[in-house]
Order: sequence, then structure tokens, then C-alpha cells
Amino acid sequence: MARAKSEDKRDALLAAATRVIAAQGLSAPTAVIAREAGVANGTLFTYFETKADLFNQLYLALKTGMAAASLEGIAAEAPVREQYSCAWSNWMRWGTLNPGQRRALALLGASDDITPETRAAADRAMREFGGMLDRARARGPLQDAPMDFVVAAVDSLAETTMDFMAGDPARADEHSRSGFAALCGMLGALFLTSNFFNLKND
Amino acid sequence: MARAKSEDKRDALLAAATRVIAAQGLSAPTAVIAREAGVANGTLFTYFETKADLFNQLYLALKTGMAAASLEGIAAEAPVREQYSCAWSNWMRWGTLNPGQRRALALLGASDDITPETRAAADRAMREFGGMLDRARARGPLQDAPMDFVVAAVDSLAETTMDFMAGDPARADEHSRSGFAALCGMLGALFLTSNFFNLKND
Amino acid sequence: MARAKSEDKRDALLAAATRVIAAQGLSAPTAVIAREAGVANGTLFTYFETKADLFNQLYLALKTGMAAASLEGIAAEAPVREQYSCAWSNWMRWGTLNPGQRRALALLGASDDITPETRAAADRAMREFGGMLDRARARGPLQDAPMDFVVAAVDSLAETTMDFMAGDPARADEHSRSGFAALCGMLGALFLTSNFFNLKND
Amino acid sequence: MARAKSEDKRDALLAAATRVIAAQGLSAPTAVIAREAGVANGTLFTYFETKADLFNQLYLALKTGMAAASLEGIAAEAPVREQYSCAWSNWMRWGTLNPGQRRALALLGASDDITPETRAAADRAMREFGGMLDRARARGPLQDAPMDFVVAAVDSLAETTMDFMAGDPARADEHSRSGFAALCGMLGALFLTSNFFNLKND
DNA sequence: CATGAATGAGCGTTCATTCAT
DNA sequence: GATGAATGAACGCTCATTCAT
Repeated sequence: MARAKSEDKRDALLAAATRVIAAQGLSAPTAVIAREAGVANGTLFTYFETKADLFNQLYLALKTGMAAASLEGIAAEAPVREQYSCAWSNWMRWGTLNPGQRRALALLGASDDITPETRAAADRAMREFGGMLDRARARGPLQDAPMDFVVAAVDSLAETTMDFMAGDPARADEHSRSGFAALCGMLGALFLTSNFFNLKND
Repeated sequence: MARAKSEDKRDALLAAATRVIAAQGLSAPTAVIAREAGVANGTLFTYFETKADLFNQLYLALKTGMAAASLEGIAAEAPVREQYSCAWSNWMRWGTLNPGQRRALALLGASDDITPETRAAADRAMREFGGMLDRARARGPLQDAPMDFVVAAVDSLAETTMDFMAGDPARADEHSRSGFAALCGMLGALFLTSNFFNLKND
Repeated sequence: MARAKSEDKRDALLAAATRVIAAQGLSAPTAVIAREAGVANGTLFTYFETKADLFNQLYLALKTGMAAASLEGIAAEAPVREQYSCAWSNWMRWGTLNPGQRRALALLGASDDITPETRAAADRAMREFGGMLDRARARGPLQDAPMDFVVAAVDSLAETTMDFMAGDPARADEHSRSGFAALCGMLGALFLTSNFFNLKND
Repeated sequence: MARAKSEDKRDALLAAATRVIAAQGLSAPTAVIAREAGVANGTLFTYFETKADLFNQLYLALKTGMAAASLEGIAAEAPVREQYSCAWSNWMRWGTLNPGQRRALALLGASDDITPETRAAADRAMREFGGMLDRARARGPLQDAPMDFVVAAVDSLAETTMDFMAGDPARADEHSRSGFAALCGMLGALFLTSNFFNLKND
């Protein structure tokens, strides 16, 4: 299992699973996922011990990918305000461009099959946000909350925002701005809000 | 008429479904739900046409119950600040006392079986919050966002908060306060925060 | 059972069963038959002990009705040739006017649920044809065959003919004549054939 | 390829289905058929998509087999009279030796599950009789009837005859001769009758 | 390792029949 | 007698997983 012959096939299976789960839900047969990946029925099980194993690895991969996409191109030396608006718009763009990944991630996140260990690992991927958030919330409402809580709250707000963007594409930008405003309010970084809008208005 | 369809049995089935779904997930067999409700296998289907129908009715009932619990005992003539803290603590108490309902609701919410109509009806139950929220956000970050968005954002924040309360019961109160603080920041009703804490500290 | 309260209801159930079986086959639920008859679910079982019992009684009723319809208006003192053509056209008319009864009868006849006793009773209803046939076959190919055999052969020929008439209504008359011709040939009553055709051609 | 789909297994399933249907009727569980064929429950569905599909393929196979058995060993250059008596006795022998196939075929033929396409294909197998019949009926009662009609009439007469042979084995030969006599009369090939009897009487 | 046929436990739903009202 | 809710056995079909090739 650990190192199966072809990394390509593993990736193809994960990608296929994402597509199929987005389309059919978690009850999608493994046989369909395998066919979509262009491999045989049984081959799936040389790359993933069980369907639940596939789900766990996929969940981790998707969440990691989401986090990476959000942090992409953020310069550590840039002003905080810029880091924030950049990360948020990265995140929202990821959600817009990858609706299937979003849907699969949401379904997987609600599944019994995802183990606490996997969830913890996924949270670790999100924790990179932590440092960034830490600076901003310093004097805000969440100044005393555990970092995990802050990350989770931000994550859920982002999800909600992306849901509205996906459901109402014509006003996607507007929803994105609302979400960002809520984020800033939540973190107490109200100054960021105005900057963000100023940026947009220039 | 012979035996009339019994409201009791319907309720027993919904309650049983909640328990079983919380314990086993959405793939819980209908036979188990029926047994847990103390009725025969087939009886479930005289009250609910299909498993999906049961799910939809349960989702609506749970969400409605959650909303009702949160709004219980809120005096319309009380000061806004009091209304808010009361609603939030109602909500958190509901989540603490009904972890099974929370879990079932979360699973159902992610299910394909819940129709858009059911979701819309459930949202309507939540919209009563709308009026309350409307006043508070007047000059805050979400002043321009659609009410649905505000409700959804608040809902997801509450969920996140309850997750932390459930996962770390020793610090449940602390998490509840963090969540409320985030809420107030999000709505821009920062003054509420201090009041809330003052209330608690008195 | 034997003498249930209302003969009307029994008839309604038999008629409903005929319609429903013709439309849905023998696997039609008893509940549907009852609804179609305008009575409740359980009422059916005060008139018929089991579904199989209903089937048996219906089979007998339909076959008896078919035989009666075929013999209707046949004058014992009329010439044999006339008796024959009259019976055959009665029979074919019955099939044309009662496609549902025909279909139900065919389905029932192939069913395991019809007991040998019922089949025997139904054959008895057909045996009235016997006397009529006896005279005609006197010197024909079937002169030595048992009367039951003759009746069964004629019956199956009639069924086949009605199948073709039903499947190809535009040529129904033509098929009816072909069937009658085959009948006459089978019985050796060839003279009847010509008479029959002459009758038509006049 | 892994194990290739085995023709043996398909045949075993068809044979098992024939036996089980003959014994229990069309409502025989697929699980019983599979067990009888010596394969697992689910294996049946790798060879036949649905139970109805199994039924259709079985119907076609049985009818084709019946037609083939009837035409076996018939020399095209033999005198027509011989062809006829040979085919008829082949047919009757098939019915005698394969009562299960006969019963299954009768049940299947009355089933809703058999599609018009399947029936048409089965009729095609019977149509080989057509050519043979065509010559004999030339100047008989059915000279103007469509060939399909003739085939159906002959088929139903054969069925009736076999029913009597099966129900009264002691007089099977006698019934067979009666049936053949009726056939000849129906086709108008009366000369064949006497020949047939002469043949037998020699 | 790849393949896909084989396996058989499992589930949603149906429906004949019963029986409380 | 009439009603229709209650019952629970039964069945077709699916699908994760195994394993012969």
C-alpha cells in the first residue's frame, strides 16, 4: 500500500474520487471511482486499503490543497493588511474555481469515516494560518480564544461565504467582501476592512 | 376508522432516528430506527414514505427545534444586549444538552437527501433570528450583506463554538464567551461584548 | 366468507381485480384491488380468504362468463352450421369487447395459484361446448379424441385468434375468419367453412 | 484479464432458472436460482442485469431450443408427409422429455417481463416452421391467413397436445396422434393424416 | 502489479394478512 | 361487518472487498 507502483494512479484515483463524490455523494461506488480514474475495480484497493482510507487521504489532500492555495503568493514581508486581503481572495478564488473540491470536502468533513487523526492532521495544515491570524487578533474580541478556535471560526466563515458565492455567482464579489468584512470584525481588525475597501476602490 | 395514525409513533420514530443517526450516521438501517422506536420495520413506512422523507422531516424538525430553543424566553421589550446574550446562551445550552440532535442535524445538513424545499423551510425557521440581528448589525461590517448571509454566518459560528464546547467540556463556558465575542465583532456590536462580560462578571 | 354481507361488494372486488390484473399483472397488490373496488384494504379478506382464493374465484367467474357469452342466443333447434358460426362470432365479440377480462384470464390461467380443482370446474363450464362439438367432429380428424381434448384444442385456437384480433384490430374480421376456418378444418367440418364464407359474401 | 466470464456459469444459471421456475413459478427468488446454479447470489447479476433480463434471455433460449429440437433430423429432400410427422413427433418428444422447460416456457410466456423484442426474436426462431407449413396449407382452410397466425395456431395446438400428454402419460401416444390429426385438418393436409396413421399402423 | 469476476452480507421497500377500533 | 394501521417476512439488487488469472 504505502508506496504503490504508480504515483500517477494514486493521484488519478484521488482526482476521480473528488469528481465522483462531488457528483454522486459519498455513497458513490468505488467501482465508479476506479472507472473514472481509468483503472480496474480492484486496483483501487492496492492504493487504498479501504474506501474509508481513500476518504481520509482525500480529505487531507483536499484540505491541504485548499490551505496551500490560500497562502500562495503571500509575501511574509508584506504589510499585514495586504497579507490578509490576498489570502482571503486566494481562498475565495480557490472555492470559485474548484466547486467540486469544495463539495467533496464538505461531504467528507461530515462523514463518520474521517478519523479524528485525519481531522487533526487537516487542522495542522490550516494552522499555518495561525501565525498570520495571531497578529491581527491581538486586541480584538478573540484575543483570549485558543488559536484552534480562531482558525475554525475563520474556516467556517470562509465556507459560508463560498457557499453564497457559489449559489449566487452574479454577486460573488459582493459576498466575498461581506465575508471579509465579517472576518475583520470578528478578529477586531477593523482597520483592515477600510483598507480592503480602499484597495478595491482605487 | 381503525386505529388512527398516532402522533406519538411519529414522534417516537423521529426521536429514534435522531438517536440512531447520531450514533451510526445516515447509513443507519431503517430497521434499526424502527426497532429503536418500538415499532415494526414496515410501520416506519406508514409514517414516512421513504427514508429520505424521514430525513427531510427530521431535518426540519430538528432545525425548527433548535431555533425555538434559542429564542425561548426572549422578551421583545428587553434591551437588545440582553436579547442577544440570552439567545446565545440558549443556543449554546441547547447544543450542550442535545449533542445527538446537533450531530444528526450536521449529518443531515450535508446529505443529498435533503431537498432544497426542506432547506428553504428550515431557513425560514432561522429567519426569525433575522429581525433580531437586523438591529445589531446596523452600522457594523455586515450592514450591506443580505440577511440570509448574516444568518448563515452566525449559524456557522454557533456550530463552530458548540463543536469546541462539546470537544472540551471543561472550558465550555470559555468557548461560549469566545464565540459570543466573535459574533459581536462580526456584527459590529462591539458594545455588546463588554456588556456581556460585565453581565457574567457581576 | 361463504356468504359475506354484500354481494355487490364481492362483485365490485372481482371486477376491480379484473381491471387491476389486466393493467398491472398478477403481482398487483390486494390493496390496489380493494381501493379500485372502493372498499378498504382489509375488507377484501372478508370476501376472499386469501389472494389466491380471489384469483381462483375470479378465474372461474371469467371463464364461466366467457363460455356463457359464447353460447348466448344459440338456438338448439337451429342448423348446426348456424350454431357454429354464431358461437364463434359470439366468442370473438366477447374477446374484442372485453380485452381486460381476456388478459386477466390469460394471466390467471398461467398462474400457480389456480388449483387443479378450479381448473376442473372451469373446464366444466366449457364442456357445454362439448355437445355442440360432438356432432360436428363425428367423421373428422378428432373423431377418436377425448372430448376434453377437443374442447381444449378449440379453446386454444380461439385464444390465438383473439390475440391476433386484438393485436391487429384493422384486420380483426379477417383473423376471425381464419380462426373459424382452422376450427372447421380441425373438426373436419369442412362444409361449414364454405357456408360460413358464403354467408359473409352474400 | 482476470477470470473471464464463463459461458458455463451462464448456462448453469439458465438451467437452474428453468428448474427453479418450473418448480416454484416466476416468483422464485433469484437467490434460489443462484444457489441451484452453484454460484453466489450476486454472481447472477454479473451475467444478467436484472431478473427480468434473465427471464428474457431464458425465454428466448427455451423457445429456440424447442424449435431446434422439433426440426432436428428433418431432411429437406424427404417427402413433405415425412417431414411433418417427424417434426411433430420431435416436438412431442421434446415436450415429454423436458416438462420443466415446457412449464417454464409457459410461465415466462405469460409474464409481463418478457419484452416485445424478446417475443419477436422468439417468433423468429419459430418462423423456420413457416416454410414447412407454407407448402402444406396451400389449398387448406388457412391458405389466406398470415404465416404468423398459422405458426401461432400450430404452436398453441402443440401446447395443448403436450398438456394432455403430460397429464395422462398412459395415453400420450394417442393424444399425440389426435393432435397431429387436428393439425392436419387445420392445415387442410388431410392426406397427411391417413399417411401418418398408415405409417403408424404398418 | 493489474484486472475484473466472484462473493455474500446488507438494506430499502413491499405487501399479504391480522386485528384493534 | 368495515376500516386501515400494524406487522414482519421476503426479495431484488448493490457494492466493498477478495483473489484467481
